[in-house]
Amino acid sequence: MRVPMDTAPPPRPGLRERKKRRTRDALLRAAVELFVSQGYEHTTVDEIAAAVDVSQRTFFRYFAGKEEAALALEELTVAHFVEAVRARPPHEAPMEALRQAVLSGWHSINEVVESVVPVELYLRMYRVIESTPVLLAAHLRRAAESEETISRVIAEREGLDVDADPRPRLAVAVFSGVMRVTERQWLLEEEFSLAGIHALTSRYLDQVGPALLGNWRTARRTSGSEA
Amino acid sequence: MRVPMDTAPPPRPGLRERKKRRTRDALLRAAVELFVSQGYEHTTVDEIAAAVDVSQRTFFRYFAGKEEAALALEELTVAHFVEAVRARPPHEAPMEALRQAVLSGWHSINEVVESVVPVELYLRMYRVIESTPVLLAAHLRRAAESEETISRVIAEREGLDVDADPRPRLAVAVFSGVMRVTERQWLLEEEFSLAGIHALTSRYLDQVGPALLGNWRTARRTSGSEA
DNA sequence: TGTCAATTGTCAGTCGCTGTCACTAGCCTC
DNA sequence: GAGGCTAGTGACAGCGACTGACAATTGACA
Repeated sequence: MRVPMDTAPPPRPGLRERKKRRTRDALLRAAVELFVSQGYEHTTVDEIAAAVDVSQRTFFRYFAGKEEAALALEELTVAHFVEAVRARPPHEAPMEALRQAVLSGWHSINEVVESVVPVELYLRMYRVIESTPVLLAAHLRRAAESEETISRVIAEREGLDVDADPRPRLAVAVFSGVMRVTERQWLLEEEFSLAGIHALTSRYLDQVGPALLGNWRTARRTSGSEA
Repeated sequence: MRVPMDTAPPPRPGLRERKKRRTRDALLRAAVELFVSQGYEHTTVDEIAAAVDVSQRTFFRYFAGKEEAALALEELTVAHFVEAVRARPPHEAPMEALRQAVLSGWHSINEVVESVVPVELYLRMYRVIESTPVLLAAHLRRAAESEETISRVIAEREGLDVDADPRPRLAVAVFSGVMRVTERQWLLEEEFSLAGIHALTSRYLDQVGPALLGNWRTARRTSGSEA
């Protein structure tokens, strides 16, 4: 409202703002480093605060809880992915748009994350999340929330009312289910890389059709290992 | 080992056992009643313990945490459902077996639950879970765990290795995704009943196919409301 | 430079949860 | 059926996550 006719580039944020951002980044980085190195449960909020040399109270002013600090990186990823869905050309069918969005999302994930912590750390954090019950739970809940967001995006693309037509939510639920299986399998790999998730994603999505069909036996050729 | 050749019917459990069971049931019932009436967050463990007139310490000897007490009923349901899947005739295709299992599972849910708390309370508790972030998170994590269990059951039915063939996990993930959407929609209904979930389940499962297909527009007839 | 408001530290307190220890009460054997 | 064994419990102390309140500090802006 201050500068009506201007696409005003962000001026300088002011010292206060910069300081705040630095504190938050430092807290987040310290938290993730501690979580990755000694585990989530064995890291106290006091430790994190001490590592950045602020009071425990300050930590809670930046993060709603320990949990939020642990999932902050992932939140970036999710937002990035939702944007990717929005960016898909309108002519793509829903499932195809979702598929392309994840694939392109993983490509550009580097830039999103690297500004806060090294990607290396980001990937390690994923394992901490998967192996820590409370974090996994919180992770799944957030995933459920983004499913709702994405459902609305899809519905809008198709010109439908999410509450009248179940297909947007169903499609997204199915897609998310597959992505979770993919993600989980990916984390099991020894040296898991961004290239790995890419390949797995495509492969698993291609298997959804066969998985839904009736007769699995006849569809198999050698019944040997294929993973 | 005491009675080698006997399918020995459970003798009497002994006074100690009976007392234990009564304490647990009382705690569970009190917990659920309090959660439903005043909310999960606003109920302290001390309150629950006081309602049954035991020490707080005793509560934690029966339940790993407040959360476990809140989800204990649901655990019954899940176990019941897993059994229902196991009980399906082997000739049914995976998705069909899952579908029939839920439907038949809902039919017999009454007996499973009623022995602990009135079904009425059980249904209300579902809403508490859905509307309480930490509970919803824990709920989803448990759901993820049972997905793994069910995947193994399905794989076994089909004579496959879960780790070699992704289809069991994919099919279950897809199915679970649909069930979650169903469950969520069901809880939104004003007067939600067991009959309601039954109808919704069938309807949504039938919509999975259409939801996965490419062109949603052409498949629609009037684009009017259909929910 | 002085006022205003945002940020922070300190302190006290609640709640979930755990370890410890002594005590009571079923249970089992002789 | 008396005595010992052990499971179940209560009482207490303590930790860690989190919150509210208030005072002290510090950037912002006139």
